[in-house]
Amino acid sequence: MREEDSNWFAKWEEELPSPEELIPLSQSLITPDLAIAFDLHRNNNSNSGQPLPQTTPPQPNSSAEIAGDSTGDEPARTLKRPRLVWTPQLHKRFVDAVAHLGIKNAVPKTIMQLMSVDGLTRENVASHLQKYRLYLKRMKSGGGGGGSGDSDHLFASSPVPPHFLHPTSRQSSDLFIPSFVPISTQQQHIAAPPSQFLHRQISAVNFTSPTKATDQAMFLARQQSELQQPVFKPSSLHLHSQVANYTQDLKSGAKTVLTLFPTRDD
DNA sequence: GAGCAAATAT
DNA sequence: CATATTTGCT
Repeated sequence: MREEDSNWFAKWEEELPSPEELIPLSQSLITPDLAIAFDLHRNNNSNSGQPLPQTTPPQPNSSAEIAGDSTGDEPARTLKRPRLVWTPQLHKRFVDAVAHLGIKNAVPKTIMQLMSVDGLTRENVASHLQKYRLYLKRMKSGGGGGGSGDSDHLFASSPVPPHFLHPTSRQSSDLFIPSFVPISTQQQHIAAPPSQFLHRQISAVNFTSPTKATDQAMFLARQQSELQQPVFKPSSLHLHSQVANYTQDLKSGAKTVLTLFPTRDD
């Protein structure tokens, strides 16, 4: 075992109570809210623009075992989820998670768990991770002067941790702190669905689950505090910021797009 | 389950 | 057309 390895692990141990406490926490894999939200949309449509306060439909059944069910066919799980839109914010969360874990543990499953974004599936992360790796590879080769320009808008929007490109130096267990974020690049409008007319936004996905003060909590806390960074925000900050926007395009029938990003109701 | 490349879908 | 998802394979 190399010294570096034991080093980062040692530091890691200090922050992390135990790996066993991290795993069970991941059970917060969506769906009930998602399914409900979707079902509501398809039948209900008349408003346009207003987020709609989603009168949380009372669950008929009390025992809703989302993750541990076996026989019952949970429609939510089988239902095709809308295409996930990787917003810069969401991507940043992804990058931070990868940076936090280190290349070693940066596998789809662990990344997904660390991100704690309800609605995010392992496939989502795996697919994105695949693309991200390709992006990193491209950067190493001909990033600066190469013919390849900034074709990867998404990836370029988020700063790349230094140790991603150099596995040689220390792999800090602690995440790099992107104190400054190029606002100019971040200002650009997110890849939002072109539906200008009929698109409803319902909040069905939220970030962290308030339970233990584990590494996840700490990690997430940092993520949230970063969001408060820009300038000053006189308004009270909402901890339970929800982050999913389901935009349904009625023009084409049932075209639903899921976009995850931190919402701030202002 | 993870990684990858290619096909497919939106 | 860009990008996310799915598929087949290792």
